[in-house]
Amino acid sequence: MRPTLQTVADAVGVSRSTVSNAYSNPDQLSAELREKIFEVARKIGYPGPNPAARSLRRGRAGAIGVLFTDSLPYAFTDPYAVQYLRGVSEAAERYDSGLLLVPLAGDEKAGIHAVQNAAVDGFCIYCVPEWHWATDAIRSRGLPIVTSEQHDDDRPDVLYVGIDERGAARAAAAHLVALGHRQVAFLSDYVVPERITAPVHIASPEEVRYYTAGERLRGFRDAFAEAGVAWADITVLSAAANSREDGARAAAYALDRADRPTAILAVTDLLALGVLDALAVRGLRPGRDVSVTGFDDIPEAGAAGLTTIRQDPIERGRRSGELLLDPPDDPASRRVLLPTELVVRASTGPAPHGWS
Amino acid sequence: MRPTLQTVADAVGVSRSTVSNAYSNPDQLSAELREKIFEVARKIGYPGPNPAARSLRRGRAGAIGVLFTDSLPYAFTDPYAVQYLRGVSEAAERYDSGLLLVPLAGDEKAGIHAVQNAAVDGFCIYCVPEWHWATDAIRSRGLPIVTSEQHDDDRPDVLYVGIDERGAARAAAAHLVALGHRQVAFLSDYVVPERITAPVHIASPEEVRYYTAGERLRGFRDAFAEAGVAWADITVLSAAANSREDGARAAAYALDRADRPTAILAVTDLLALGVLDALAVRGLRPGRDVSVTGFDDIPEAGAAGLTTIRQDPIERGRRSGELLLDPPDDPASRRVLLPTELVVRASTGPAPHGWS
DNA sequence: TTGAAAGCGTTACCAG
DNA sequence: CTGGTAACGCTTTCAA
Repeated sequence: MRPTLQTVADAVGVSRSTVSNAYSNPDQLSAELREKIFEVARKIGYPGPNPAARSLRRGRAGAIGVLFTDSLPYAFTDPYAVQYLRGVSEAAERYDSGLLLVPLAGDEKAGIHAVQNAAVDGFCIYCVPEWHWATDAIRSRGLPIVTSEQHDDDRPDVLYVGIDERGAARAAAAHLVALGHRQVAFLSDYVVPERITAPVHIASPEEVRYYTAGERLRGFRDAFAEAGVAWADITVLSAAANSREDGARAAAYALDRADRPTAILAVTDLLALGVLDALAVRGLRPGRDVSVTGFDDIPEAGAAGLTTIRQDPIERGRRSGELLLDPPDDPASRRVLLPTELVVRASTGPAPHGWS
Repeated sequence: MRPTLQTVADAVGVSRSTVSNAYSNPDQLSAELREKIFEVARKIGYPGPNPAARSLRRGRAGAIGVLFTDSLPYAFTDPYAVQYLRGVSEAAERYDSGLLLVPLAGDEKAGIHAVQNAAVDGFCIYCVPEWHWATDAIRSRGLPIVTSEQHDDDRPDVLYVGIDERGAARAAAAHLVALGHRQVAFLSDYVVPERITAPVHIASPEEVRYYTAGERLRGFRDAFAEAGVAWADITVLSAAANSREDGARAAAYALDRADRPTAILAVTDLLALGVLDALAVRGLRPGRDVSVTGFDDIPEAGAAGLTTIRQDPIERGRRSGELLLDPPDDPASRRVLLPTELVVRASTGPAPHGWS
C-alpha cells in the first residue's frame, strides 16, 4: 500500500496533524521533530502530501489554466502565441503557480471534459471566441477568467487584457490611404466559418464571428471608407489558417488577376509574410509594385522589412497572468488596454501610378 | 454556499451516485434523467464535478508535468525547448491529458514545493541534471518519469528518450578533423558551475556536471584525440547562458587572439549563431577563415548556413509524452534512442593553410 | 507544541 | 437503473 500521512504519523508516533504541519506549517513544531518526520517519511517512501487531497482541502489548485481554441501544438507554432505564453509563465512563476495548458482541440466532448477536469484557479483565454462551444463549460466553472477579447456583456468577474484592435488596424490602413492606395485587398483567417483559402464575399466585417479578425477588418474598412473606398470594392481573401503558406496561397488569388490590388492588408504578420513570399515568386517588389502590411510585429517581420502594427505579446501574457493571480479591487483596473504602434518599413510605399 | 453534487442530487430528487454517473458514466442512466440533471445543475450554478475531488478519488490527475531547470519563461525563449514542448503537447492532446508546466526556477524551496504540489500523473524532465536539488523531490513523488539524459543507475521505472549525444558530437568534430582542422576551440554553456562567459580550464569533459554539455564535449574530444590533438591544446570557452549574445561574447576571446583557432565547435546552434555574429563583426568569413559547427539544427541554422547536427525536438517531445502516457511493458522499448544527422552547410570548410 | 474530530466533494462498490 | 456506505488523503479549527 502507498504510504500516507497517517502511515508516517504512526511510524513516528505522532498525530496526522503534526506530520501535516511538518510539511505545511514548519513553525508549528520543533525543528528536530520536523527533521525526524522527514527522515521517517523518506525511509518508508512517503511521497509528500498528495496534491489532489491538499488542493481539495485547501480549495486552491496552485495553477492557472491557459486555453487555446487551436490545438495545443499550434500554440507552440505561432510565434505570437509562444510569446504570450512566455508572458503568462512569467507571472505564474512569480506567484509560484503552475501553468496548465488545456487541450481544447478536436473533439467537442473531450474539450469540455478537459475544461471541467482542469485543476486550476482560473483561466487565461487566448483565442477562444465568445460563441465557441467551450465557452459555456469555461464559464460554468465559476473561476476567474482573463480574456483578450472585449465582450458585449460587461460581466464584472471577467478580466480583460487587450489592445484597441480596431484603432490599430485603422492606423495601418490610414497609412496606406495616405500613400494613395485605393485598390486593395484584405487578408484574414477566420473570416468565414469554413477553413478555406480563397477570395470570399462577406457583406461587412460585422459578419465575421471571430473578435480579433472582425475588429481588425473593421479598422481596415473604417480608414478606406473615409477615403471613399466602398467595402464592395475591396477584395477579401480568406486563409484557412494563420500560416505563411496559407497567406501566400490566398494572396495568389489577388496577385494573378489583371486588376491586382496595389496593397494587401493582412490581419497577422504570418499571413503578411506569406504575401511577401507570393510577391517574390512573381518577381513583384514589396512596397513598390504591391504594398503589404501585417499585424503583431513578430521577430521575422523586422528582418522581412514588413510594415506592421507592433504590440507586445509578452506584456500581454504577463499582465493577463498577473490580473488573474492578483485581481485588483478597483473595477477600472480590471480591464487593461495595452498600447500599439505603427511600424513603417520597406513593405509599404506610394501606390503605383495608373491604378488609382 | 457553492453547490455540490449533493445539492444537485437533492434538487433533482435522486442520489449522489446518480448525479455522479450523469457526468462520468452516461450509460448508467436514462438520457432523459441525465438531461434533467444537467438542466438543474445549470440552473443552480453547479460547476460540474470538482477536479480536485475527482482526482483524489480516481487517483489520476489527467495531466502530465514538464520540468525545466531554467525558468519557465526561458522555455519559451529557446526554440529547441519550444519544439520539445510542442511534441509533448501533441502526445498530451492525443491522450486527452493536460500539460502542466512546473516552475522550478529561482528559490529552491519554492521549486520543491512546486514539484510536490504538481497535480500530475508523471513528469517529462527536460533539462534537469541528475544532481539538481529538485531531483530528490521529483523522484520521491514516485511517479513515472521520462528523462532526456542517460542515468548511470538503470532504474527500470525511469523512461528515457534521447539521442547519442556523444556519438553525434563526435561526428561533427570528425567532419572538421577531415577538413584538416587541428587548432580548435569548444564552446559550451554549463561547462563550469559559475555562469560566466570566458575561456575556462577544465581537466577533461568528465568534469562537466551537465549531462548534455559533458557528453557533447566528450564527443568533440574523442574525434580530435583520435587525430592526435590533445585536450590540453584545445581552448574551452564557457558561455553564461545558451544565447546568441553569450556565444558571440565567448567567441571573442578566441577570435581576438593572434593564434585564433581555425574552427569553433559549439554545443548548441544558438551559441554557434553567436559565433557567426562575432565573425561578421570582425570581417571573418565562416567556412573559410574560421569554421563553425552547431548542434540541434534549429530553423535559423539553415538560413545562416550553419553546419550542425540535426535532431528532431518535436519527435523527442512527442515520444517522451507517449512513453509517459502509455508506457510499454517491454523494458527495451522504455528507452528510446532517436537518430541524428550531420548537416554540412557553408559554415565549415577546409582549414586555412599555414596553421596546421 | 500536540492531538482528536470534522469535513473538503467525489467515485466505487454492492445490494436492491 | 438506483441509492446507501465507505473510502480517497489531507488541513484546520479547537481544546488539551
